[in-house]
Amino acid sequence: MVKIKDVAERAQVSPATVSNVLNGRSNVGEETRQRVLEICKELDYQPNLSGKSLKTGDNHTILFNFSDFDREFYLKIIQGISDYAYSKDYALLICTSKGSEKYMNKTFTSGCIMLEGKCSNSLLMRKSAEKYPMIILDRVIEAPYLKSLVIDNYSAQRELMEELIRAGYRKFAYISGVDGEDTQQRYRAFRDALDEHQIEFKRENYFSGDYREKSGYRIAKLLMLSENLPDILVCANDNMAIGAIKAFRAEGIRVPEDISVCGFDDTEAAKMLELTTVTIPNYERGYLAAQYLLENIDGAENYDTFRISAKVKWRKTTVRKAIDG
Amino acid sequence: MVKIKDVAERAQVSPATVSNVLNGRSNVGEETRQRVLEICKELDYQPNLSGKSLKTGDNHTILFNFSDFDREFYLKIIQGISDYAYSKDYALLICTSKGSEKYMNKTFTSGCIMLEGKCSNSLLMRKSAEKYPMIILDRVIEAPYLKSLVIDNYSAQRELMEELIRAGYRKFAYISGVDGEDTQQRYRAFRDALDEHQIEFKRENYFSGDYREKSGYRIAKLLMLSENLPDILVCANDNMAIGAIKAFRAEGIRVPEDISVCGFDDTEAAKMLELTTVTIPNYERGYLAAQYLLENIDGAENYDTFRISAKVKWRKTTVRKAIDG
DNA sequence: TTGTAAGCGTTATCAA
DNA sequence: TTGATAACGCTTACAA
Repeated sequence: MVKIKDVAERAQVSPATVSNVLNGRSNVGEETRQRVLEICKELDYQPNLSGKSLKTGDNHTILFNFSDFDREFYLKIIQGISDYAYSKDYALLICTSKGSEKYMNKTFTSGCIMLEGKCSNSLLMRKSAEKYPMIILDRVIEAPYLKSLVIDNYSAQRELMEELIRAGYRKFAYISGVDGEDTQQRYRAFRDALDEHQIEFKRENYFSGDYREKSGYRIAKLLMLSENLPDILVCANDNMAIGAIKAFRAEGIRVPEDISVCGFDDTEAAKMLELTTVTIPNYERGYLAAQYLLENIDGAENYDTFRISAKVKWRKTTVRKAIDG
Repeated sequence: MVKIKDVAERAQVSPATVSNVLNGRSNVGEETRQRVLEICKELDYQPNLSGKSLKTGDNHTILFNFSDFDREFYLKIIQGISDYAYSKDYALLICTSKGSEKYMNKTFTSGCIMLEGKCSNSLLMRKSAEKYPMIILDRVIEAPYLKSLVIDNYSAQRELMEELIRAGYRKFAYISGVDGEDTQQRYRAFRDALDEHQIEFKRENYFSGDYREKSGYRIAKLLMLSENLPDILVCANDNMAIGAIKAFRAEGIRVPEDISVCGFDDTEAAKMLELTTVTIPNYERGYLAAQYLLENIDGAENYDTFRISAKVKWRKTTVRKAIDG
């Protein structure tokens, strides 16, 4: 490995001068600068980053922590993080729940983006006490050195509801997911919209699923037992919506002609099935997370929760109905 | 940040002893060992990895290089790599084409797994000359410090063909993809199977696509112009197969009743559509790649190309036909 | 404008 | 079984 001393000798200057050139400092003559730069290229000199970071205490690396490899959209988040990080010359370290605590350490990474439900709040609080900068996705925590980035579930679900009501839907059914902030917000938006438009919602049309396709399938089967179907089945995520659609179609019930269905997430499968849903800007939230993290690493001290808006994606499992009289 | 000296002082030993304890060396008394370990926990001591790696020249980090964030299966590969790497206490650094050269550097990473078509062979050869260990996915290169891991396209496609022929198919059409090793192997397997079973293949039933859904759609439209449809359309990947299915169904041609379709890759969309295809063990190849890489970092010197087998996934876009007479 | 030298936190060598 | 010391490659005062 060629080191700074080698470059210095070849260029007949001191290591300090080479360092100054490479770090763009102005205290070095133009001629020397050029010569040093040339030698660096010639020898293909790559600074040893351990030496550098040992000296400066700055590792120029951030951590992304996640573990659910079944969610395809994580790749989009990674892309967003990666793009921003590399644009600022930061490296990106990726780890799963196991590695998390070890690498959430200033000697190793300057900060982290956490998308890992399994990571306990208490660990986060401890790291916050160590002044380790973090961006937490999909979870609201108020603490110094820690900024939350969450999807604005309420507004998105509400917007979808308004569109549905405008399109003429009046008889709603709802499948909720496992309890959590997201789930509650989506359901609240659903109910608020109905209440405000004075649309009746029968308790028997509320179902509780687990965000998995199977639960949607199962619930749709239940729903079909009732005498008159609702106009539309609103699902708290795409997987359940897709399960429901499969169940309907298996029984010869057409979507959207006989019953409409909508979801939340905009997965690949949702695109495939032309499902009306809410789309979350994953690339963008990764990018934003990285940006806020680096800003806080640089001392911005911005710890306010940030809400990202999601957009309604109207597709073919819902229709604009002719409204009678 | 608490450092080794702090621990040493508190435990009333020298830094060297603490280091020996932490690195599991045997030259330290049991009593001291216990005391040191306790203090470490008490102070939550985390070794500074820059200092460590500067001294040892060993960074315990590997690099994964890729860029096509649209391929969902990359996440599975990452998971495989991640699981193996962390089991061996290695960190995983992820970067896209831009960052690649910078981090493919022994001072920063001990080796890399390359899944990035854009990375030039010449860069790889240069790194190979620097004795930087690499695992190259989906590309065969023979060079020291460099091991290729490729899917055995030929065998998998061949196996699929044998099953199709056994199921009674006789009139085949084929959509190929953009030229490359993979593409050639898949087509050769297709032809060899037909030849060996003395099944005629008309040149007019060969089509050339670009691996995108649209090209499959377009080609299926063309195919429908001919007087008698083939039994089955074999596609070099899933995207084109899905495009073709959409085209057929748009024209009221039923799959698989009127024509069968199969693909290659086993994407999420393929699962969704119940497409018969070839499934690639992505988690496993990520895991294997990491394993081979770490072994070579440890000096195994295993640079032979490794072929991973893929499996046929028989689903609902093909059928076992009754074979007449 | 350039060079000298100290020091970042760790480990390895060697002596005690 | 333990400790003193040098060294890893780099940056940064400060001196020249």
